[in-house]
Amino acid sequence: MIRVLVVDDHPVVRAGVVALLTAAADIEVVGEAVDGREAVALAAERRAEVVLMDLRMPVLDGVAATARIVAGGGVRVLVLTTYEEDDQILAAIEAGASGYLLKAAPAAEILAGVRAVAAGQAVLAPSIVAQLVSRARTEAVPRPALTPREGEVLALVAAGLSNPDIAARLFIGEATVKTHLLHVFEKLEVRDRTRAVTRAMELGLL
Amino acid sequence: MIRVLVVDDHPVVRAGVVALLTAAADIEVVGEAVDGREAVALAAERRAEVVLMDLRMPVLDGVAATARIVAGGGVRVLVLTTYEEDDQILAAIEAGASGYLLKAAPAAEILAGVRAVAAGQAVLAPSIVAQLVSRARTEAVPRPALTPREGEVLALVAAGLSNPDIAARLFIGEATVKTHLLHVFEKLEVRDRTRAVTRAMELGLL
DNA sequence: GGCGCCGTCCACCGATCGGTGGAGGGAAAG
DNA sequence: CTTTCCCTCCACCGATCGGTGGACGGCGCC
Repeated sequence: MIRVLVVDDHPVVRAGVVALLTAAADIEVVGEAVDGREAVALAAERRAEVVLMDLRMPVLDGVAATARIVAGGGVRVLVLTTYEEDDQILAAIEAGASGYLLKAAPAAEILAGVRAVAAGQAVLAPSIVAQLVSRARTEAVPRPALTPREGEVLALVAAGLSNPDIAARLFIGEATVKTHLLHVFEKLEVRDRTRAVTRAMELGLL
Repeated sequence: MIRVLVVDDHPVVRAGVVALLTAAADIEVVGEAVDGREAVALAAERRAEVVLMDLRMPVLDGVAATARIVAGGGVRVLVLTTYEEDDQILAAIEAGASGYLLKAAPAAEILAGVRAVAAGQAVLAPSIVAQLVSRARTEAVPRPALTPREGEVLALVAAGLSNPDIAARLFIGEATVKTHLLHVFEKLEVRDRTRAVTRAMELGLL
């Protein structure tokens, strides 16, 4: 049985979620909280495994409550929110939430989400992953095509290896390393290895 | 029934995964592929909903295959890999994979992962989410304190300027530039300008 | 006032790097 | 089968870089 704590300041929503969860054979609702402060207290008291957390709440909001609960350890938080665009979602993820679900999601999706989080996985809609990813890379549009070997050499350059080091690592001559590098410089339109690395990072090649 | 395509160049692994999946009542294995190219072809031909994809494969690796399959549309890719540290995981996510699982994961976790992905969710272990998040924010890291001047010099190095260039730009001697750089190397614990720049980027100093 | 840090500068060395201008072989594509 | 691309390798050059071991004045702090 997965021990779940439901946190939402809206009684109607809470009732709906609880009904949905108790219908599942492997899930048990061990408590309900109406705000963040109560959530923090109950999460520990009831030994919940998963906390289904609303974000917009009085007293202590979902992000803050998530941070405190996760800091406590052993409990995973799954955000249950109304709007996908809510910018608090990313904040909650950074605060340690294992994922988020939309209240509008089908029942099966919510149940699967709870099970996945209980199993240690993260539950994120592709759109949120996309936001994380897009923050991670600087837009990939016109990327010059490096050959596999060139990319390999460039990666080692980025790791701080010298040409002789790279030659040894790849079992090729230093001359060959330099040739690859010169080709990389051409394609990236740079004049030295350092700029090549920063350029490659800007382009999402590394 | 969730239509799944299993892709792995290792027959033993493939057999294990297939056995695991067919034991589930709601999952159907509609095909097996031994490399990326075959995977791309079969994903479309068998109308798979979820592709369980190994990363290290001959002919066409998992990342490239993922990109093509996702580009085709309608099919979700779930990476099934051996090592958590595999840096190709992030590449696969960026290529459009909906998540990843470890081959060492318990059966229930793998099944839950397939169901979650089929339901449109992403399946990522917290450690991977953490990597994405850490790429997304530049704050809250133990960063070595560079002096203003050192930071200035390092920024120009990152821009691809040579030491003489930097000296001219800052109206100081080349010797001074080198002194600053040596101090930067010390603080970042690196041995050359290139690694210093990548290090500084990792630490959010640039 | 002394101590420590910062920024500036110098001379000199060996190692590495960027760049030239080649060359050959293998694989894929036409 | 020819062309094209990729990977490999060589010799040689000047420029740049990493590193050493100093030096001096200024600033803030105890």
